[in-house]
Amino acid sequence: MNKYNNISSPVIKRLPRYYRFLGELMEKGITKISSRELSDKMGFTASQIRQDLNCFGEFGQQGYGYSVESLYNEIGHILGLDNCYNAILIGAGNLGKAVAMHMSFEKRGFRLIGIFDNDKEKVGTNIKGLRVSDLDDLDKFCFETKTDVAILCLPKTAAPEIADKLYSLGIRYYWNFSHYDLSIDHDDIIVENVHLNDSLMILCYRISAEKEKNKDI
Amino acid sequence: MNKYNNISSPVIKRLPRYYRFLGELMEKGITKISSRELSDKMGFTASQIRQDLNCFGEFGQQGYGYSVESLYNEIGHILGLDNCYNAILIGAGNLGKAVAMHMSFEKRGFRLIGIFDNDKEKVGTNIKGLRVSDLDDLDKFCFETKTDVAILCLPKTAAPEIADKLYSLGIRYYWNFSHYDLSIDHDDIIVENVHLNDSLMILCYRISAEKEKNKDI
DNA sequence: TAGATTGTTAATCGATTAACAATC
DNA sequence: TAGATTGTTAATCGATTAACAATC
Repeated sequence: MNKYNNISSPVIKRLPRYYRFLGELMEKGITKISSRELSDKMGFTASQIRQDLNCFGEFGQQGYGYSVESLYNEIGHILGLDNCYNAILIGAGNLGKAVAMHMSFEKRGFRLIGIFDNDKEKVGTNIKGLRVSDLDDLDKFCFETKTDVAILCLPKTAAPEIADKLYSLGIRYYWNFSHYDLSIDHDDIIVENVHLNDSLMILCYRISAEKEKNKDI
Repeated sequence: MNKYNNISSPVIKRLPRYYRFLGELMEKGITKISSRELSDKMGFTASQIRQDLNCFGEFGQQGYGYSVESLYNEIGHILGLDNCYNAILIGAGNLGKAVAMHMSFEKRGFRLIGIFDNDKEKVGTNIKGLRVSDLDDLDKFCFETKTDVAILCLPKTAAPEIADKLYSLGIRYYWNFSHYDLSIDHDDIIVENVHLNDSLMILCYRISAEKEKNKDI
């Protein structure tokens, strides 16, 4: 896997998209595809697709194209989806609940093994077969069970304190839905942010910019 | 606002981050900041910050820096947050509910004016003061009320049909949480995607890649 | 005025696209 | 074999960084 080193961020961000499209092609029963055909469907250039894939190896066959199924599996393997990282969810509010219910963690290399909240009313309830635990029991849980990833679905105000606690418990990987910037405090962690507010603001910008453009015409 | 034309995508994506950080500085009572100080806090280079801001105008004062509050307001205005675009939510499942409850639409240039679901059990329930309507009443609603944006929180399978309907009703702006690629069918729409699955896979990749790297040492 | 910091131009870096030889 | 399409190198394009004159 040495070859996966130093892959640029734009390439990495395109990988899930390839994976998604190849999955759809498989569902449609398509077994073979050329970079040109993929290009038409996905909106990347054929050149870029070939460049991207060649970061990881030679998956195609000259004069033929790519086997959809084997490329799908290769990309899944590159993404590490055949792993099973233990994840805990912090915050069982609307968002946390939605994330727990909505995501197929197993298909994405994870397993949800615990849900925590500090709201005593939520403690004891069940979400997707998991009992919501009291946040006070987090230390005990992490000592007993190896936890790789923390999913943060909590308010910004609560984030710094809990982030510190999680770090002290040895957790280094985060899926962060809170608006707190985790990487401020520690630089040896890996954080994937889902900033819904940012996304909504970008939509607002695009709408506003387009409306202004039309005004000019 | 002509000057806001043709701003590159990387710049646009950084704008919400500036906005967020400036908001925090304001809360801390900081009134003045230099590009250098912002650079230290945000992890962008000072040069990039100055370049970014100069896409939109001259907000600083040479020898002094930037006024936090006026820069915050300027960026809010650039983003169009002082607008009030009418938005409807399609899909009142866990995710839709979380989005409705969790987001401060008003602060982000939007107003949530309707929630729709095809599940008769959900119809009539209340989310954030809004009654969940039957999806069959969508046409009527859109004829009566100007709707700018549709927020899609529905399963991939239902997406194509509903996307078609929304398009035929004249809706051109979408905040898309579904795994369906809206821009396939129409190229005159603006879509901001939130692909939670993609985000989770990217996290999986980063964890896997780092674990491999450590193995080598 | 002197020091600081912007706005802006020029240089560098990296990512995307084009081209083509290798080869199935 | 001839046609097609990859893998890969070279050219282009765009974004980031560095430098510095303008100026508060």
